[in-house]
Amino acid sequence: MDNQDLKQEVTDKYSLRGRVFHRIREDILNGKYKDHEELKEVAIGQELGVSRTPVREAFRQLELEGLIQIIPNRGAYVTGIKVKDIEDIYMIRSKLEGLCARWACENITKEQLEEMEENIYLAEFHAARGHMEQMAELDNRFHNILYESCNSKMLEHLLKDYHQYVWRVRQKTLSSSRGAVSNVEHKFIMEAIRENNPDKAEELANQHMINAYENMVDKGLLSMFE
Amino acid sequence: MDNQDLKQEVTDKYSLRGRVFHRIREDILNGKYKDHEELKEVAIGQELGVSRTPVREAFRQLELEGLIQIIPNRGAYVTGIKVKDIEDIYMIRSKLEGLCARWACENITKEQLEEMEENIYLAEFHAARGHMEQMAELDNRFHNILYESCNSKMLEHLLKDYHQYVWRVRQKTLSSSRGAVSNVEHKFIMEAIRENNPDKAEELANQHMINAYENMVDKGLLSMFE
DNA sequence: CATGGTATGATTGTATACAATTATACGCAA
DNA sequence: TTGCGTATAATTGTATACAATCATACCATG
Repeated sequence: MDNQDLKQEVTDKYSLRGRVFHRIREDILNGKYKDHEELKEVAIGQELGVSRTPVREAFRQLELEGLIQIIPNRGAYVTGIKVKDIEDIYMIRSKLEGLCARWACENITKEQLEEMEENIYLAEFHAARGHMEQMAELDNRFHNILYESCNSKMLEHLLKDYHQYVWRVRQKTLSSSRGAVSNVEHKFIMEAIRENNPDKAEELANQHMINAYENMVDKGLLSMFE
Repeated sequence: MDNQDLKQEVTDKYSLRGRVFHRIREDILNGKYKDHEELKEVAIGQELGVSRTPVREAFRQLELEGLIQIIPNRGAYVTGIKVKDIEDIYMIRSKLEGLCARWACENITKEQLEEMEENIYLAEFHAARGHMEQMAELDNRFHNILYESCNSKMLEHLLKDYHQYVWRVRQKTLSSSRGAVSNVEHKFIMEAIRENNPDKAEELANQHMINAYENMVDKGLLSMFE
């Protein structure tokens, strides 16, 4: 995406308003702005071709999400993900993904179930061939379908936020050999949902997160966040 | 608080920046601005004695919290709490308060435990005398101690947000006869934490939320959010 | 009377100007 | 050299000006 032409893309996914916000957000999550780095309103505004006003508004939102810290009259500083935060998020997600899977049993649509099935089938293909990028994308999509199928805007919103938040870690995780294993777990979760077995679905989704976390710990993938 | 003198209170709890945000937030949660009401930047700015700029920044944050919806080039509209949202939040909180109580077993400090004890003791006093306002305040404080004692900024932040969000409902709930029962449940949770029994603490905190929710349903307290 | 187009006003979106605050650099004295 | 105080620059905080968009009312036309 071209920095200077942000204004032209009003018809795109996000309004210009949300644009600046999502752009800065991405840049933080993707590591362009490092931990503790100071974000200056004019500099970022120039880079995105807008004035300070929308940048400031974006900063306020980013602070609320915990991605930056704003010290009054001083500046905005990137709040890097800490190992402790990742651990916490995975444990929180474990509970919430479980709840989500439970609710999905009752509320998932035929279409969503079919898309899940297709997703898993495709992932088997890419896992066998070591296509890491596609695996990450498919994992992303699987969880988003799950979130959307629980029929709770509250939970969906929350889980999508956390999912985004640990994006950096997740990519690394799937780049390791867990992709195939993870996909098998997806399959079991889907089957439990299809059988309308909420206890089983919850337990499996629960464990899925714990497994993902323990895999990261075992492979030492968290060292880069210290 | 006087509307016109917001600027003078810079030394107070929140900076002026956060002030406007928290003030509008309160006004929504307390029902001053009703569901679907349109919030106009100039009007609110005048009421608070500030210009549109800080108001707009506050709007952005409020939207992220889900308290208002901003339609580009149109306006900001209050998003009232829906019964479904309350149900979802209580179920989500059930899981998370459980996790929080579990973590508290390991991480609570002597001081926090003592404050909990004092809180419960005091609540017995006020419950017996039907002091509803004090009960609400004590309940508020109990949960905040719990959140702070879990040693997870992530979980603490999340639970405090939800706690605030259902403030209106909670007040009504405690105004009914559940205050005393709720306090007994607090006592059991505290004791499980003191005994360092995470499974029991989690289960009790879990059930505490479910009981609170079912009480609301039984008493028909949710009808006012339809 | 219904319909559609246009003008007008209201409101939001963005940029900029000015004020307040903070960080930095420099000079001076101990 | 070190420490302190002041001047200066840089940055944020707020208000306002202007642009863009949307809602409304009015009028013309069928």
